[in-house]
Amino acid sequence: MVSGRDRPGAQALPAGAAGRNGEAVAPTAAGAGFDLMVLRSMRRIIRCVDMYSKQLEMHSHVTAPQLICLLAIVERVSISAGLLAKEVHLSPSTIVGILDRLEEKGFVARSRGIEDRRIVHVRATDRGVALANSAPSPLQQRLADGLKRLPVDEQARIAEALERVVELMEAQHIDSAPILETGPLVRP
Amino acid sequence: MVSGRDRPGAQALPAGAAGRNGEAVAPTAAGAGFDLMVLRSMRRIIRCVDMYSKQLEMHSHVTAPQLICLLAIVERVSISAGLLAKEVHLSPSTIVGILDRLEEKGFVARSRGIEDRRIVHVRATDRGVALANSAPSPLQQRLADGLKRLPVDEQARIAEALERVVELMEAQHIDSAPILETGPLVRP
DNA sequence: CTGCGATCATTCGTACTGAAACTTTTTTTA
DNA sequence: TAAAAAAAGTTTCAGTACGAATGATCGCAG
Repeated sequence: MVSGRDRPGAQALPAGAAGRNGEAVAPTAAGAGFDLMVLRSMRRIIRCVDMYSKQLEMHSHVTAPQLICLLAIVERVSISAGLLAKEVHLSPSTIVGILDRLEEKGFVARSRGIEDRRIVHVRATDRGVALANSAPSPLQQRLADGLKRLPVDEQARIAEALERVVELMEAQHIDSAPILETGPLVRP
Repeated sequence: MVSGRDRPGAQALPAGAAGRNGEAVAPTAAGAGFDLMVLRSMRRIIRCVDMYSKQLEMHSHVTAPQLICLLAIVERVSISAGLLAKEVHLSPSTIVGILDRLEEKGFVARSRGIEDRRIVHVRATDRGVALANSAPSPLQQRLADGLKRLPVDEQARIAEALERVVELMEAQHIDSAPILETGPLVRP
């Protein structure tokens, strides 16, 4: 059961692995186990994504999440809010806020379904379509560029590694198993 | 920092992978370029991290960002707010909020510097130290476990790929070059 | 036809996130 | 030394994100 904080030494480690390993782990920044490295990387990535989103907003008047949604909408011409949520992997309640702002700025329009009045159909306006066609990639242009400059097999490796991580993370909460029974709080 | 590895291994890539140069926008989930795949993966990762954070909060009364900060504080015994921000890669304004909540719950204490009164020193309380020692990994336990179960070279590949992405993303906004001059807004 | 449960969107509350503006304090400059 | 600049933390503001609770609507059983 892994009691909480045993983390460090455990991880067998990266012996022959690519480079960085030798030293003994300390969950710190420096030479941690792969899991900690992955965590650090992910948080920095999150931060970058967020910062880029704000720059994007300055420039294009839409944030990255908004643009992602807009692209998904344009692509499908018309889509229900709930389906959109699934499509972009956000919760319905998050979608509402994004749609509110997108609508407020005149990029999309909502309309209640006629047949089934529960569902809300979302369409992009002309302005919305125009923006979708002209806005930069919702991903860092620079990351996209940087990525493109790498050898293709390196690109593939990166994409694959990320999907692997997603797999690992999503697998878990599908079989919504015991999430945290591993580490009791405040020391027994 | 780089890390020179060079592994052939090319894996199956998306069909006409050629990258998203040609087409205007939004290739869908399916056969998108690597950059889009990367983006999709990242957003799903972000979502998982967030969801885990909420479960962590239910269980341990701290969120992932809070725990990450707490761990960084405990490790250094005492640290200034600004340094902490750098350490965990968050902006100072974000740190303030996290510290507020951590302090409110009695896990850390802030005190103005005597020598230099601009500086705020943050220390963990006994409770904070106890929590840091008993809380589960700030990373999904399950991701950590899943990761551990993979072959070591796979782990290395994943960790490295992520660092590669971080490199690409952070490199950019250091030379804070033109962020978005690539795509003009709303159609000229 | 009535009512009950399921479904869809929304609202509400909380947390995280960073930029910009501001306050206080220290350091540098004139 | 007085004024200006720089530094540290905080506040303010807008956006993202989710779960829980609501409100509306649909579908189906009785």
